[in-house]
Amino acid sequence: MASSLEKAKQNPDSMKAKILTAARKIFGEYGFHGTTTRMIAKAVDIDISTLYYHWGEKGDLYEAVIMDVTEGMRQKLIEVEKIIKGRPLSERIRIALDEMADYLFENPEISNLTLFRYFTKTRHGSILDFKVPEYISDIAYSMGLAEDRKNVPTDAKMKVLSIMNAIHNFVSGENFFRPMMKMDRDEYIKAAKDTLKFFNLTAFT
Amino acid sequence: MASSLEKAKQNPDSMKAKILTAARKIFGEYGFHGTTTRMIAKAVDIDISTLYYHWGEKGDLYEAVIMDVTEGMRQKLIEVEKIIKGRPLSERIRIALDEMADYLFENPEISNLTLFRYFTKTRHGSILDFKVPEYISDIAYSMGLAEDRKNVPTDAKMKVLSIMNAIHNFVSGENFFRPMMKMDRDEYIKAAKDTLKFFNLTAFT
DNA sequence: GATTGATTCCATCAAACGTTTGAAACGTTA
DNA sequence: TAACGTTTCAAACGTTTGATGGAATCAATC
Repeated sequence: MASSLEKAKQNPDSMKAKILTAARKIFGEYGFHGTTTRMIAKAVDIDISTLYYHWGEKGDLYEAVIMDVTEGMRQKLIEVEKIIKGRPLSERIRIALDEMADYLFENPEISNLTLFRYFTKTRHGSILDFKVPEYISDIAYSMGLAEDRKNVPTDAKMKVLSIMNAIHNFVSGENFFRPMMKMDRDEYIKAAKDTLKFFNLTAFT
Repeated sequence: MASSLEKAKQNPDSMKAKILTAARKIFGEYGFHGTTTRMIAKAVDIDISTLYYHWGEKGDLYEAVIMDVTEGMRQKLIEVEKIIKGRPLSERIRIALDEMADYLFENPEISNLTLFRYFTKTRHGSILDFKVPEYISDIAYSMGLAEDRKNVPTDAKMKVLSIMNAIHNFVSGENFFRPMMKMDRDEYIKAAKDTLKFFNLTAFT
């Protein structure tokens, strides 16, 4: 399964990769039940059976999308950790928030899919409850909330969870919140970042 | 539509009210597309057509549920505002967070439906994007973030949005976060409240 | 006890759904 | 050029979905 995903991503022009990209976007917009296999096929401009040939059932494709998204987040977090290493705490927070917000605003499906996964139950009680974000502990450690990377206190995890969710909320809720604030996109992103910094900088420094 | 909802709620034993209650719970668990009219009918132990007789199409029932939930939130917020009136800010925040968290942990469908509405697109491009929470401004005013209830600065609205979403996240995400924290329900609720206070008390006092 | 209006269920519909089958078209190797 | 695995598609499968029409039931009124 994992190797199948990697193979697909090796060549982004391959049909399997194109389907994955489209599926990621559409699942991110409409959720699992809101997405039909035909919607994905249409986006890639292929027949449905082609989709099924490459990925098998809908649930498997969704699973692959989740893994793809999770992996992307993991990579981004490693990247951010490299940038902030050694800097003072307030600067670390500021940069990390900016970087993560930019990344997620550019890839809003990530936030959508993450939140969807948190909150949605699936009818078929299937196995979509895998892969709990293990990077929560890493972030806590990198923020200086724990001395041991392998042994992070729960209150620290709760704080990290809260921060991550706050970013996701602003990203995923853009279509809902922005009109109500009467802002354009750039204004909204800036306002979101400022709000995030307001809570986190005062809380941690 | 509104009067129809009120009538239904007047007598909680009426079929219309029973359907609404069940629908609220199930829509809250599975989302709009994840819920079938048959699931709701089965929960009330009635035939499908009885459901359609009382509420008409699925979208109308969903709309009624959203209005019901929104109205409940509005009432709770009025109640909370009465309790905290006149007290010092830090106490106001503490009480308001406790009250809202308790209310939402008791009625998690509210959080689920609220977040669902923020993030989900509907296939049929229908009209589920009504009723933006107007109480955001009221909360901001009640928190002392604005002098004029009718003219609340956007950064204050963003802060309120952030707080409300943070509560919703902990409530809706319980099934996902709690196992990963290895807490029982009461521990988790306490941890969630503490985390909320950690961010908000330091930020506003 | 017949009449009426509101309510409930049974049976059913067409459309949309996830999924599969079988056969073409393709480029590659023998 | 023949044989091969890979990729694509048209067509269809059985099921589930949202929704309806009509007959049966019930409660109140006359």
